[in-house]
Amino acid sequence: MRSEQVEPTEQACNQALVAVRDSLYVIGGKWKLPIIIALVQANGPVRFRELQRLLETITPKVLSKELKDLELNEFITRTVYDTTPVTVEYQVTDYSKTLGNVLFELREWGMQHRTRLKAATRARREKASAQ
Amino acid sequence: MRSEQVEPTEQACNQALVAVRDSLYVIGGKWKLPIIIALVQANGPVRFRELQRLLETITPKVLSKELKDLELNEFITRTVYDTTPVTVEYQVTDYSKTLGNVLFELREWGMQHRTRLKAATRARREKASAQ
DNA sequence: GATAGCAGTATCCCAAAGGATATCGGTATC
DNA sequence: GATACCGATATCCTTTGGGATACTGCTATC
Repeated sequence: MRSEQVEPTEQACNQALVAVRDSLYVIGGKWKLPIIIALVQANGPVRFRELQRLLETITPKVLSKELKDLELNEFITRTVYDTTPVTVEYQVTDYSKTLGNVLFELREWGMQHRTRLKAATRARREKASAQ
Repeated sequence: MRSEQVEPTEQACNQALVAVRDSLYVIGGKWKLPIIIALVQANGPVRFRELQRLLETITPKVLSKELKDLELNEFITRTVYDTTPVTVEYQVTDYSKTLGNVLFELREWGMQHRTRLKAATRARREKASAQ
């Protein structure tokens, strides 16, 4: 199904472009994926400060903003416990696993591309020094 | 193969993250995909000014920079004809087609995500007005 | 009663991405 | 001989993403 090649209309292309951009937006930026990875690796709920420690160099302002975005996109849940002072726990959702295929393809293509470019620059260097 | 769930080491995660980021970088930004799409739809070589016209609102500085990036990543070729003044033609490469799967997944996920979020906000609205 | 931890927020600052506008040397057109 | 087109480049400007630092109200610990 995915390999069929129809002539794409401009309409369809624009719709596709919007969808692709949506995806790029929600996983883009410096911290979205590192946060998700940290939460996955924690394999359980993680509190705000602990998350900050796991990510080492993130500032609280940025962490706070990114967590809000991730929550809006339903990649994580935020649970507030009525202690004093409050305890807040973050956790990845099952929905975040739907990113699996996307991330798989991005990773595969990225690895392939890196080796390809490396080979290309090596070839250029050798050609240059052979002259 | 792609569905096997092994406990990911931090090492492997970091490598994967780098690869994913590589991919996001080469197709990210405001104009990379629109330029590729325009060249694909043109179905043949396109000159600089013509490309600028097709993209409507891109400035020559940005177009020039993006084309250089795309050429470095081997998504397009740049051919200079020795006329006076010079004629320059841009064309998509076969290699750019290797993005197919990545773009397919990004599009599918993006569409699905949009309808999901729409449903979620509708549900919230109805719940709010029912109170 | 000073100190440290919690979950953030507020303010200021910097660098990168991208846009606006002008310009280049050359030629074809009016 | 003025004008417009070609493929860009140069300069200046704004917006955005993100970092640095300080601070809040509250509590448990020394």
